[in-house]
Amino acid sequence: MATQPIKPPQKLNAAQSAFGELSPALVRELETISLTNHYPTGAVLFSEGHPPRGIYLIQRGLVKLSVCASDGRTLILRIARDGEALGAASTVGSRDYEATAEAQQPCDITFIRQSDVLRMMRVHGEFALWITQLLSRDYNFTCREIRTLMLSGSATEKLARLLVGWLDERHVTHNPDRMKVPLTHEEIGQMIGTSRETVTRLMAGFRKQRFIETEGATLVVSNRVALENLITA
Amino acid sequence: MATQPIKPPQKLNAAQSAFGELSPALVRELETISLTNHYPTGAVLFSEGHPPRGIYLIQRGLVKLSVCASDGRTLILRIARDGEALGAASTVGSRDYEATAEAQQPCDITFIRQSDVLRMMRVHGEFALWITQLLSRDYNFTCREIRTLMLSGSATEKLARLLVGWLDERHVTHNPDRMKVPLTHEEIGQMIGTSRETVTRLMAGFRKQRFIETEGATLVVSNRVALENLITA
DNA sequence: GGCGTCCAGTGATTGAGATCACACATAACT
DNA sequence: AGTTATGTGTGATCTCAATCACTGGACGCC
Repeated sequence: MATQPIKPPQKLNAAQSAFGELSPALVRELETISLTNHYPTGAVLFSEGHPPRGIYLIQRGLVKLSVCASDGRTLILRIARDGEALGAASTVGSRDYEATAEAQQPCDITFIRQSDVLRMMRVHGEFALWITQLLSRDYNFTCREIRTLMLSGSATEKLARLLVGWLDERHVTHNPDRMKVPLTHEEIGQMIGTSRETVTRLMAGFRKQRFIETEGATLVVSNRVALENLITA
Repeated sequence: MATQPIKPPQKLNAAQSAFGELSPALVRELETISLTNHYPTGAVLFSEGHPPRGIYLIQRGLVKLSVCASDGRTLILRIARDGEALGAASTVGSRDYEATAEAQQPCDITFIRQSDVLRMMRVHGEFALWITQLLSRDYNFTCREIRTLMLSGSATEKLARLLVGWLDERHVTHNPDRMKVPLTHEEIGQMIGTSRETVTRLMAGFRKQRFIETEGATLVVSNRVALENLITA
């Protein structure tokens, strides 16, 4: 909402961060073909198996990327955050979206149509390189994900990995060992490929061993080292 | 081998297929900075965790992509074939290689140094787009892989998926249901995340149920439909 | 030939985690 | 208040696949 009418520069900054350190001329051109929108929690940007419409750049908020099994079970690939590009692989390769993207929080997202993406890439090597670097980040995250998921023997290890990973990401906040976890046990289970009950049990175990504490929706990791020792066991 | 001395166009074709449908001028420039080599079975192109040197384009042969757990266990991400680019994500994003690439057969591989890749991408949008499309293929394959691995409940289902997937790829050959499987049970286990013994037992089970037959190193799928019914169970 | 090494096959045992079946806590709506 | 959802906490049971511990076959090599 425009509750601060004296701040158009703010908006400009946001737009600039959308396109990183690209040259000003290119940024201006991109602004004419891109469209920034607000999405409420739960809004679906695109769905698994649908033909690609374009690329989505997250300006603000968290977006859940998931795939569905035929039996209804769900696997959450990862939670993407601001600065990431979604749907790049499908858009560039003209392949159906491989995952479903759903706003996990209220989000600001910039959209660029497929035809524009391809045209701009062909014309501006700089833009093409930029897109490719975003895609490469995405790719690397996904590979990490697989390693974490597949190469951890026990569910305990997977959960420990997930929690420690979260700490590393969010250490931006004030206290390094506190974090808000906006996910249900069900969703955590979908991230590490276990059942909801197992997550509950593991969390209870961690709490009993004084590795973590919960204060409402806030998770406090009181013994990070112990969690790290569970990894690679 | 040059057993057919009257066919230099053949060699030219090979070089062209290396760079797809790129414009002739661009292909010529790429040829001056690329280096095509032969690798024997078992040769390692690059290793997980090493800094990126450049991009590898498979001209001929199969390359195994795998990641290693700290405890020594191995997960085979996939077997890449001709026409695929390896190390693109790491090269473009300047991130360590996420996997180890090893020749599964004698291979012909074209290499382009990282600095050249980045320079060419910046200058030629066409080249950048081409690289990105290769990366996008890679990305999509990898996503499929995760789905297959994680969203299949039983090991039986995963193996069935793998076998059917192989049939779809290799239907290029004469008989649609026959294929040479150049992998040991151990390796198959590493592909679907199960132990060697389980693979042996499952194969035995399939054979007992007359879903498949083995003639030496050749696998004959005698009842493809039955295998497909195991999927999504 | 004999000898190592790699690979496939099979049984017996075991355990981690899925699944089912609940009770209980919030929060949210009206 | 009450009344649905939606999420959490736990016990009892059962199943699939890992693991251990072998045997036997195939190939190469000295």
